[in-house]
Amino acid sequence: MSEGHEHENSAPATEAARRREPKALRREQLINATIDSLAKRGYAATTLADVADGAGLSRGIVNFHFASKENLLAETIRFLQDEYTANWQATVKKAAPDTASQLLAMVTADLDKKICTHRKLAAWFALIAEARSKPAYHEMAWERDAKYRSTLTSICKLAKEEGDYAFDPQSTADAIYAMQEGLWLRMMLFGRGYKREAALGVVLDTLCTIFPMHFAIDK
Amino acid sequence: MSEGHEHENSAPATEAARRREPKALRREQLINATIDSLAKRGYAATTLADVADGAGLSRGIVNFHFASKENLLAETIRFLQDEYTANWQATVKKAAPDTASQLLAMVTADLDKKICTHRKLAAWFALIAEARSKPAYHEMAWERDAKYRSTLTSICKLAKEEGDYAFDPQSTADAIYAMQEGLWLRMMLFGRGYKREAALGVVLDTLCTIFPMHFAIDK
DNA sequence: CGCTATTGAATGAACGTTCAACAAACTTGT
DNA sequence: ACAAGTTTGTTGAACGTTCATTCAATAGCG
Repeated sequence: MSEGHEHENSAPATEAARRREPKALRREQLINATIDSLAKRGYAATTLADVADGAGLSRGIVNFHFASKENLLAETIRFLQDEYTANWQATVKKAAPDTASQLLAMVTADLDKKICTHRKLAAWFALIAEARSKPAYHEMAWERDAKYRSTLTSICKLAKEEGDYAFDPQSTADAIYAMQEGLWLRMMLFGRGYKREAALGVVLDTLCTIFPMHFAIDK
Repeated sequence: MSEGHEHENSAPATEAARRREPKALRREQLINATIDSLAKRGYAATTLADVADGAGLSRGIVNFHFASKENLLAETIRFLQDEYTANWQATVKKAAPDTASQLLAMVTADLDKKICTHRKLAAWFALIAEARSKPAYHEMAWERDAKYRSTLTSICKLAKEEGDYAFDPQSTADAIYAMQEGLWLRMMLFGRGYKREAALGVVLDTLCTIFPMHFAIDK
């Protein structure tokens, strides 16, 4: 029964119990199997048979729950994007209200242990690289960025006033966000060679350089 | 004859003349058709029939010149990577030897008009996102990074001494490179919405912020 | 007449989707 | 409470399509 990469779902125990699980749970199970397959095999090599096998279910199951492969992938990208957005917004809300804490919350949220796994990064990049042509995915990726970036820009504007910095706040926000995406890309590509902690170090050092009045160098 | 997205190759004129073209040219022609298809349709939807049609040749042609689809894609990724590396190394060599000019050359080379087209970015990301699992591509991507990053780190070390900066040069180099990759990603995703010039502005502003002794703010 | 490049049809494998059959879980009638 | 009927979830085989690859036939070249 325990093959490969099972998840936090409590085991279904009996066949009867498994069947009673609600529809939403089964969908999430299939989405998780999809993420696994995307991460392990890539977009092109991800087949519905892989997904079904990964979830320990039979061949026709995906079309029953998602109607089509395309729809499954769309739901998967939405799942990842919702998780991402919920995470950084919660982290920012929890943080202290001063500018430095808010900024720190924004950048560390993106490198959170829950979000920033090799598995999810690989799946995310596989999807957006491929989905570029499809308008539906495109919109989702844009939306994901837009919210985060506008918040980041506001904080940079505030920091500029407080610290009397010379930088252009829009450029600075763009640069920080681009840096994060670049670090994700590195972690995705060189999973074993470039860890979350290293990326976090780079980000913190950079904050010290750009916002010296808000962050001190503590080594 | 003139369909879609032809390239800088001078037209072959007659059938006989076309046949006389050397093998290397035909290979490059097919690689260009591959880049076109990757950019337009993505990795998963790129078929050998697309490539052959794009080059205006017949179905079996790719297997004759490249033996297999996988090999064609490997050669395509190598083509892009060679072009990229040659470009920034030439740009750096041409630049003045002072630290500021060298740094400027490194970062502007990556945003060069020749390298930084929507077409090539889209193809590049499609390949590396998918190629993550395949060791051969992986090595190429790593090699591409390694050379650029070590050069960038050296320059950052020099700049630190000259400008008496507080930053960690390794982190700074990592941050700059990550930023560039992030900007590529944006340009790839939002082709029409995020142009080369915008990215260049962000990079220059950031250099002013990080290296105030080397770059002045000129607005 | 070899030799090399090219063509286009044939082949076979892989895959998404459909669907009839089945099983478990609910609902209803008595 | 329980049998009969209905709904819902699941299975696996079958189907049709798409695609990479192979190859015999062809055409230009020295």
